[in-house]
Amino acid sequence: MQRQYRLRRREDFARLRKQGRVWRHRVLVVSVIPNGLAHNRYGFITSKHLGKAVVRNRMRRRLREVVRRLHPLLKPGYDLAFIARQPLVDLSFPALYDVVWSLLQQANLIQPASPGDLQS
RNA sequence: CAAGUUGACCGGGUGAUCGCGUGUUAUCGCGGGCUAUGGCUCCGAUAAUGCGAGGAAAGUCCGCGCUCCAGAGGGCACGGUGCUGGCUAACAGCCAGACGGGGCGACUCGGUGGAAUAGUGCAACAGAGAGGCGUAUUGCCCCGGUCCAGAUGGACCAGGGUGAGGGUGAAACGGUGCGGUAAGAGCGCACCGGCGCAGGUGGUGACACCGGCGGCCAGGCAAACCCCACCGGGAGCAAGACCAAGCAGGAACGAGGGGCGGCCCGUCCCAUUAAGUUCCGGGUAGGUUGCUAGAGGCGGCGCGUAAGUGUCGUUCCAGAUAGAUGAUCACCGCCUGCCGGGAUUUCGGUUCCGACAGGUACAGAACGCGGCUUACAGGUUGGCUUGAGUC
RNA sequence: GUGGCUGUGGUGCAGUGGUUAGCAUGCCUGACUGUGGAUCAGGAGGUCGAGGGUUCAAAUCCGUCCAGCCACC
Repeated sequence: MQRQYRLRRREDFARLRKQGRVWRHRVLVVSVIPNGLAHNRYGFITSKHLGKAVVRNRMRRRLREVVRRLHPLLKPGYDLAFIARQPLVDLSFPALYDVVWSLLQQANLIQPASPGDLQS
């Protein structure tokens, strides 16, 4: 995930938290807001009560990997924040992939002309 | 071979497909800044290439470097350390030793200054008595009286002596023997143990050993107050420096205010031409730097019992900032259990091969370093001790 | 990064060296009542966060570790 596609500023996160549209799942929450740019930007939030530093780092890396793979299939021009919840700690990588895919479908962020579902 | 003890070290590997951060070089950008129009610099992209978590990176329990507080001085308070000698930048660390406890032993554990020579305090319950020369319950002994028996004895009462026996307690003021006595007692003597005094020998020292003298009454708790010796100024990389952006001031009090933050002294700065304080209101939440070449790693040699240290050679080894150092898959390795087969056997086991199942830890740099402490699947290896057997 | 607080029956708290760790509430049993509540009587329930050390003796004193919470920049 290159630096230009990451959310890096405090005000961006504050804007997402105040005005973002939210889709929830048992293990993950996604907050979305248009950013007026030609590309998407992503942020990953793993709070301290999820576990120690090793656990938080691992979850953030796996989430980032899933989103990196889905990135070419998404509609551009949005900021997205992914907030991990406690059950995510024990989730396998394919299951995590399915969760992210279904959440982004709910949010209607998958490009209609996309080459297709990678799961198929 | 078994049991134990003590150090040193490692802590997954290979491949495939996608990725991330950073250094260097090159090229590019209707990109930004400066310009003497040669260029320089910043940012971004692409390519090549180098590097990219730990033994604890953890907990934050200590110590130091570094930075700022004008210079950083004295006293008190407060806090810390506490056997000796050494090492170190420093330490509550390490090394070597002393003393005391544990273990057959290798070895190991210890916050280990001061308790008659400063003083104060504490010790429940039990017990006669618990901290000063204090006590008399039972016991032992003596004297006197009464009664019984008449044998020199026994019972009771009053007085006195005693701290040896029993008993209480965590702790009761040395132990053994002889003398002594009405019974006893360091009351006296000998030896042993402890304490003190002065001395000798060895050791840098803690201390050890030796003989002498003294009187046997001075016990425990300072992780109780305290005393003694030594050490400590405060804050922390969100320290500090630079750049950019942005805003709006008003009211009241006011002769003092502030710098070292607990206090005082000393000293300096700013004020009385309005410094400062409080309240209301307004603005900012960005970037660069500090930032990694260091008490650095590895190896040789010299010195030292060692911790270490000197010198020579060699090497460059993470610098993120919503926070990189990875994700997925495959195969292998390692460990445990069970099953099958082979070898060996002192019939307890040991070992090799194969299959299946499960497991593969603790844990993520955030200025750096030295320690300590705690967590940790499993593995490699050196020394030493004790016991058994064989030659 | 720095400083501080708390941990004791199910719950909320006291106890800060000394006999068997208390109090309130809750819980159980019985009495009272037609029944319940209230009331009365009796009772159970504690590794004092964990593990070391000092002491004759530790919930209490001193280190280490664990968990939770707060404050400041």
